[in-house]
Amino acid sequence: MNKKTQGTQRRDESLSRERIIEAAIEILDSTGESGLTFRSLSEKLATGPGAIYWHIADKSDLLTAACDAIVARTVDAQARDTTPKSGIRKLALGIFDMMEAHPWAGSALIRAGGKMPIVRILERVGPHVDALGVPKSKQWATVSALLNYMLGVGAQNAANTLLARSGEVRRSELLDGVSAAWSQLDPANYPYTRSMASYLLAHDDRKDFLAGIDLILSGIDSGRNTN
Amino acid sequence: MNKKTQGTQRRDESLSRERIIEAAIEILDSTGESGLTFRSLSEKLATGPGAIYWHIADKSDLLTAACDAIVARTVDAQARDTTPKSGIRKLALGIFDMMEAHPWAGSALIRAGGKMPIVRILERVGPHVDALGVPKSKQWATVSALLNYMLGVGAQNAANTLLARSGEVRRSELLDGVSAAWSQLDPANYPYTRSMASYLLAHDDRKDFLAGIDLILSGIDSGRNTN
DNA sequence: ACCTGAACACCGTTCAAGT
DNA sequence: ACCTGAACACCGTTCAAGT
Repeated sequence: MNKKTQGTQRRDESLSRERIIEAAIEILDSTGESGLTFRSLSEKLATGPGAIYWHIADKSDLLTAACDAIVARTVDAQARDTTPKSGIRKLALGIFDMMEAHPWAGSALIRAGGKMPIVRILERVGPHVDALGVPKSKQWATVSALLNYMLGVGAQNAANTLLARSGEVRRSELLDGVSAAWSQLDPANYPYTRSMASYLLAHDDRKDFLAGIDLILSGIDSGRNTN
Repeated sequence: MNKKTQGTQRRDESLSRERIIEAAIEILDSTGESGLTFRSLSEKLATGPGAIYWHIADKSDLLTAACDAIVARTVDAQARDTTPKSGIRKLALGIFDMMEAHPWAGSALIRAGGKMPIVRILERVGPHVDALGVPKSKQWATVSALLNYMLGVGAQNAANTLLARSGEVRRSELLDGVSAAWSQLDPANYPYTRSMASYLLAHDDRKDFLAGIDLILSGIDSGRNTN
């Protein structure tokens, strides 16, 4: 009856930073980082590319904001009542799973500098490290180590899914390919990498990720005694 | 006298993969990752963009090859006669310094997947880890942890120099900016990050990087006993 | 076999003009 | 204040044509 509220192609909600970021996340999740352009985004939002610039500074701002939104969700889903060690382990696994589900978030997180998404993670890791008894003067180095490790894993995962996407191969097939390439390396020059080829096939990403966290955690432990 | 050998604009050496990669490194070092385009590269080589594609598959191939060249130099400069621990520390510092000198290499390394530059590093770290007494079944996870940590630091350094370049600020000023932003965060929601703002100003990148390596190394140590 | 350079199909970003 | 969409200044990559 009411023509005004029927709306054909015209969006009913007005544009907003939140709506833009939400749409960006949908595009990133479905088509990856290369699928997100100001044209694809403005098409999804039924507007022009220029309109987005009223709410978003530039593409880097958009990526950081999209990343921040999912980091916030991940971090808020964490239980607060745990021991420091299990708190760190659970947080790390949460970040890992987040990066697995949203591969673009890994590279976005690394490019975010000291902005909000990093702050959110820092704000969770820090108190756990403090509760572990690490002296204030060493906390920055310790927290950095945990953070850098998580980011390194995430960024490499992101790179791998990117490679897999472009080459029309799945993640597991990509690992198969790397393993095969390694096993064909010159034994004289690359004996170690060759020997790792079979381990690469059998390994469990998530488990190895946690093993790295545990390595750092027990490094923190032994540091406390000799301090 | 001899017009043929005087050569005006015309290059005398013919194009080759090596010459292209060498020129790419020069551009990357002087103008950063965004300065390297097939146009700028072909201009430096006094040829057309299409010519490069006869020797190089695509831009990702070019970046990986450029990265591999400087990783090879770094790794070859390492002394071989050291204890495992100091070997790992020296290698890690070598990689760190390399990434500081060539910020583009950090992101290139991360996007290289399991290709040559990674293999070179693996081939150095692996034997040290083996000599440390880590059982074969745990070596992949251990080597991965070290590698991921190094890549995480490098990629973040790369991102920071990129941010600094685009914003016309130097690296140190960027850190000042982050520190200032952190000290203005809401104390109720971000107390920990706020408290780290001052430490961020005083810290030493290289020292903290090494502290992280040492954390992992002593984690490996304590794992050996409870194994 | 190797090189040339115009052309194609895109990008992020800007900006006069509208409402 | 907010949106439109054409235009600008780029990209990576391809490919017919040359040598």
